[in-house]
Amino acid sequence: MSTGLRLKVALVDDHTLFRKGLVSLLEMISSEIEVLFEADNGLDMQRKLHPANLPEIILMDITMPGMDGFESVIWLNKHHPAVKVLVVSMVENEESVIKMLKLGVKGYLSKDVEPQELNNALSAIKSQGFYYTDFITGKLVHTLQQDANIAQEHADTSLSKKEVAFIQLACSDMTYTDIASEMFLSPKTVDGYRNSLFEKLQVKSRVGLALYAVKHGYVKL
Amino acid sequence: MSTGLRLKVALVDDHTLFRKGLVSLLEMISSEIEVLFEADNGLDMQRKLHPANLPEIILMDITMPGMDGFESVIWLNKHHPAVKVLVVSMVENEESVIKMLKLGVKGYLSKDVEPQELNNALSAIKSQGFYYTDFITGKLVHTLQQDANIAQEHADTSLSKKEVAFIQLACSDMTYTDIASEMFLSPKTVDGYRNSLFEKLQVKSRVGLALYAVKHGYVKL
DNA sequence: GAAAAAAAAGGGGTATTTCCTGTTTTTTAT
DNA sequence: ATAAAAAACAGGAAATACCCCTTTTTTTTC
Repeated sequence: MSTGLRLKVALVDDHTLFRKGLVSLLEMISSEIEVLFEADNGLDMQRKLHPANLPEIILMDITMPGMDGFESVIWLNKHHPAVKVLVVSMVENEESVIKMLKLGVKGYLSKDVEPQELNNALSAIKSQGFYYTDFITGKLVHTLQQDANIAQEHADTSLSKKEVAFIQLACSDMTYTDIASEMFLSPKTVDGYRNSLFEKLQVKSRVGLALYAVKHGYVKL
Repeated sequence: MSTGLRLKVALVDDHTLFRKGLVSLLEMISSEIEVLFEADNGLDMQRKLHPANLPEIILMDITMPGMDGFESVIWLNKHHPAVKVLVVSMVENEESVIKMLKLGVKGYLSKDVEPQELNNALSAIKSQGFYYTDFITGKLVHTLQQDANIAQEHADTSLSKKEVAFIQLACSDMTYTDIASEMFLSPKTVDGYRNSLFEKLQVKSRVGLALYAVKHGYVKL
C-alpha cells in the first residue's frame, strides 16, 4: 500500500490528449508523484473521488462540458475542503482568475508554461500550501485597483437562468420582439432584461452583450 | 546516425505543457517515433526546420500567436511539400476543418482523443499517407451538401484590410457614425461595408458580424 | 397576512440600425 | 485613353434598439 510519501494528485480536463500527456509528464518529472485518477469533467471527478483515498492536489481545467472548473471547485470546497486545487487552464481573463482565487484555489497555471514550472507549483503547494505567480499577482493588483473605483455595486456577475436564456437568444439575428415571444414574455420584459444586463455586465449595446456571452461561455461559436 | 527506420515527427503548438506532454506520450506509445523538434508557432517552426533532416509528419495546432496553423501549412506546402501535416486542435468548426483539408493536411484530430488514436493516425499517415476519421468525413459531406446549394456566390471569405478594420470596430459600442469618423470615411461608406459584409458573411445583423469576427479571430476577447 | 422586494408589463420618445435605390469618384483593365 | 468595375457617398424611409419613468403582478420576507 501507499506509504503517503508520494504526492497524490488527480487530473480533471476534458482534453484526453492533454490529460494523458500531462500524466506522462508528471511521471517523467518526478517519481514522487502518483496520479490517482483522471476525469473528463466535474461529474466524472465526483464519481472517481474516493473519500478513503483522496488526492492531495487536483489539477483542474476550467472549460469543460457537463460540470466546469468553477462548479467543480465549489463542490470540492463543500465536500472535500482539504483537497487543494491547482488550476491549469488556457483561460486567462481576469474575471476567471479572480473568481478562482476567490474560491480558494492554491495556484493558477497557464497551459503554456514549462513542465518545470508545473513541478515547482506542485512542490510549492505541497510544502507551502500555495503557488501564486507574478501573473496572478498582476491580475490581483489590477482588480484591486479597479475594485477601489467600481466598488461592490455589481456584486456578483452570475446570471439567472432567464438571463442566460436571454443572452443566448441575443446572440442571433432575432429582434427583441422575437426573443420575447420565444421566451413567452412581453417585449417590455426582455427590454428590462437587456437594460439590467447592460448595467450588470458593464456593456452598452447588444453587440457588447453578445461578446460577453461568448467570452464567458454562454454561447459556443 | 539515424537509420531512417524511426518515424521522424515535429510538434508545433503554443501550449508548452500540452506539447511537452505530447512528446512524453509519443515516446511512451512507441519507440518508433523520434521527435525532431518542438515549436511555439509557425515562425519558430521555420527556424527549427532543417532541410537536411526534415520530419516526415508535423503535428500542428491551429490557433497560435505569430503565425497560426493555416499560415504554417501554406508555408510548408510551398517550401517543403513532402512534409505531411496532422492537425491536432481544439478548433472543430467546419470552416477550419475544410480549410485545412483544402490545404492538403493528412489528418485532423481533436485534442480530446485517446492517445491510441494519435498512434493510429501516425501509423496510417506513415503507411497510407492519410488518416481521415468519421468526424472529418462528416464535415466534408455536410459541406458538399451546402456547397451544392450556396454554390460559389461568395467564393472566398477573405476580408480586405478595410473590411477587417471595420469589423473590428463593429465589435464595440461605437455607432456606425463613430466608426466612420474613426476610419476617415463617410457614414454612408461604412453603411456599404456593413451591407456587403452582411451578404458576404451570410449574417443579418451587427451582432452576427461581431460573432463572426470573434469566431474567425479578427477580434480577441 | 402585511410590507418589501423583485419580476413583468406598459407608455412614449429619441437614436441607431437596416434597407432601398441611386450618383459620383476612383481603380483597374484593355 | 476609354470602358468596365469597384469604392465611396447620398437621400430617405421603416424597423429596431435603446432609454426613462410608471404600474401591475408575483414572490419574498418578517
